[in-house]
Amino acid sequence: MATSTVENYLKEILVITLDEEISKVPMGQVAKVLGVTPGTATSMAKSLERDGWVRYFPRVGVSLTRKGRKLAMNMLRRHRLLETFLVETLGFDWDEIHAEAEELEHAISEKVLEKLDDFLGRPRFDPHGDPIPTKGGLIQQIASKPLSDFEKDTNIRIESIVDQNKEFLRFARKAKLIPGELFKIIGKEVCADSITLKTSRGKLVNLGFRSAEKVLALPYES
Amino acid sequence: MATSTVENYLKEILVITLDEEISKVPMGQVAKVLGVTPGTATSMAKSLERDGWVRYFPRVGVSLTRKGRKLAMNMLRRHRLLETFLVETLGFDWDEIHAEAEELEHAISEKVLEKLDDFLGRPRFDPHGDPIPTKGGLIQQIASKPLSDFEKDTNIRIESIVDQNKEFLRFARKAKLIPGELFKIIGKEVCADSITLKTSRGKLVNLGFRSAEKVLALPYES
DNA sequence: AAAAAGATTTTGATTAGTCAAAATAATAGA
DNA sequence: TCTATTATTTTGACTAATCAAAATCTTTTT
Repeated sequence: MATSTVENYLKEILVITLDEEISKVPMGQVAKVLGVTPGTATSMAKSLERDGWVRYFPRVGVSLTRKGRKLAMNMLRRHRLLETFLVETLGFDWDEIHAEAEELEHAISEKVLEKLDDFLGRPRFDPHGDPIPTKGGLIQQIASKPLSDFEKDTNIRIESIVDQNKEFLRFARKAKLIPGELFKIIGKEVCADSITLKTSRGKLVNLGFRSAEKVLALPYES
Repeated sequence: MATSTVENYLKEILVITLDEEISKVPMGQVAKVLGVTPGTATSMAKSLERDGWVRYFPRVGVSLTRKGRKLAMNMLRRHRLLETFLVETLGFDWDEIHAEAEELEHAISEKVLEKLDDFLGRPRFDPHGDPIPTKGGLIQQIASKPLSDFEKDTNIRIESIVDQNKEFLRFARKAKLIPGELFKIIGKEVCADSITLKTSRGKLVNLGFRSAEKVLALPYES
């Protein structure tokens, strides 16, 4: 049985591999997302390898084994289902739930998880718009792109926000940058690294490229 | 901050003190309920004392400090609210929820707990009929037990009806299920979840377990 | 009151997870 | 290519929680 520390390492390694489409995650990055010193991450990599969760390539990084990936996917499922529960059922705002789900995901049993899934009506996306892996560990990948990749005058639909930063999430919520919302890109100044969006009701939102990269969207035929 | 091991020790110590009405719990008993060796319980007692959770009397036992009792009460609140959630909302049977709540109670934050309390309608008793401590750590101590806990052929006196439901209260009044009334339990079918009571005048009343749980009573020597 | 039984404490060891700081390897810049 | 910078690993140390088994108290029995 994996401890919750192990569960966290594996989940974060999975998230990085999905996000950056790399197969070996360098230890420095692992250390950073988990908030530990690099030395700790290294020694953890060794025990993870000893127990068959990852392959460890010294001075290069770690990659998940099949067994590790399975567990990590399961953690992601737990996390996202719990976030959905916190928003849908208990009425939390979607910018205050990450840390809560982070704790609960280690404590909830498979049995309770499945009942929760039923209760929620087997949702396929969480409140941030990220896909919820299936029980079998499959994840529905969507071809959404960061806002900064779209051209001027495109109609888009927000798909997800790729950031756990509280300030940013709160800002996003206020600006209606929420999965499902529709916008039109009415301005894009590459040299000023600025993008301007308009809601269907005519409200304007300005974003710098750094922020626009964190907002994933799909083109939308109006 | 208390680790979840500490939380467990304190909660179990509280439960024993409440159950057996003793103030100092012997280490052997602590070891037993927590499933550890006696030596472990002893060394834990010392660290708990060092951190101000308990007073430790060598060769006698431990008692909770005010601080320890407060945390322990809070754990009990979490545990019982979670049990209520698992039964009421997710539809678990009340005999399969203890272990689940045992895990979740350490992971749920105060904030989520209060939202859950609201969502459940601020219940005062858990599915087993045990009182849920208030946010402030007060517990409604009752010597009486739900009807469903008594065995066949026991004479009992109704103490209270633990339910806000109007229909049920009206039914209870008509059936003379009123505090102070005397009954004898003449039938109890666990598999049919049914209980049959007889008044002193020979009138019969049938109750399902769900209802019998809402009726608290004391044994009565006829 | 001495011996036996039972409970509690000590001792020494182990595992998981962590840090700080020194050592080493890899990469980038001049 | 040689040096400076950056990333990673090693080393030594620490805390929490645990066990097994020996030592020490207490209580009960004879």
